[in-house]
Amino acid sequence: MSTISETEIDQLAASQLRSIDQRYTKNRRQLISILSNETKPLTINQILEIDSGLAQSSVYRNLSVLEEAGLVVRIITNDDHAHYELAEQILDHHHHIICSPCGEILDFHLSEKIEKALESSLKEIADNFGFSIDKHRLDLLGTCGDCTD
Amino acid sequence: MSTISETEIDQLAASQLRSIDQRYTKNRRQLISILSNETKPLTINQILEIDSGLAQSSVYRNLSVLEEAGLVVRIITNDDHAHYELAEQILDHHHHIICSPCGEILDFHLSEKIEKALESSLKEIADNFGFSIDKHRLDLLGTCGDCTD
DNA sequence: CCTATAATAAGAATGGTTCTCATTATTGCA
DNA sequence: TGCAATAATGAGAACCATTCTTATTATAGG
Repeated sequence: MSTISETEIDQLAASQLRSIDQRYTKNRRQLISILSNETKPLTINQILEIDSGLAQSSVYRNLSVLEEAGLVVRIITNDDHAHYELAEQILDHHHHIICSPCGEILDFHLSEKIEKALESSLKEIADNFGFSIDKHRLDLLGTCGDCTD
Repeated sequence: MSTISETEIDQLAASQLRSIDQRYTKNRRQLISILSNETKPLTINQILEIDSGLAQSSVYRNLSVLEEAGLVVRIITNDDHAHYELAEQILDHHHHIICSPCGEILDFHLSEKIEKALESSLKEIADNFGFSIDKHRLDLLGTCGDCTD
């Protein structure tokens, strides 16, 4: 569930895929569509449950193409399965709250004030280390209500 | 490289292993010692390079026992290999700056002011989600000086 | 010292992910 | 519109970090 329309996402996808010499095929459209209709990152298995017509190997390959195009992000936690969601240019910058027992991941936003303070602080730190920053990620690890019961 | 002495780490390790009915064996002492002498998280392979006398399967098993005891933390990034370092009760709370090209991980500290502001903000967010927080983690992803050249 | 129990280590097994390659679809061009 | 040329697909094999199995070795307590 994103702030920009499905049509705009499609245009963005077509354009960014084209720029890395990739086509915006039926399978890739379907992946973008599935991720667009979710509010949380999905595993490969969850994607295959939603559309059992997709081939597992193609889902892996296409998600990785979409990631190269900057349209999708792969999220690694301590869970065995990677999760995928639309990139931040589509979803807005956000962070993840992760339930360690069940592996569920939800999105959350930091207040603008804290986010800005954090970013300028991180910029300074990266400079001290001689790093060029690509991005930062902030995860909250714990136990969700369902797993506590 | 930690703020508390090797002796104190040993005592802590012995005590926390005992509390989960595990022994503080020679192999486990060696792992704690290797990690104590590092300023950055190590992969299993790096540990085996430092002490080639260790058996790979034992290193995996023992690091996982040490993790259960709360003495060691396993760090997962997008890299293929997990990294291990001493837990925060030994090293102090800190975060990681990760070089995506080479996989290297370095530790950094946030200013106390930002850290506190962040923590109280995260506490509030977790409450709203009905989560109980275990911890948070903040990673800075980018490219180190060596990989830029 | 014995005995019971835990730790070790070599190699087998597991499983998420990536790769291979024959088939199918798409694009650009005549 | 048809025809290459090239890219995408999908089924299954391969990969490889990690975990498991099991026979052997070490340890702790009586």
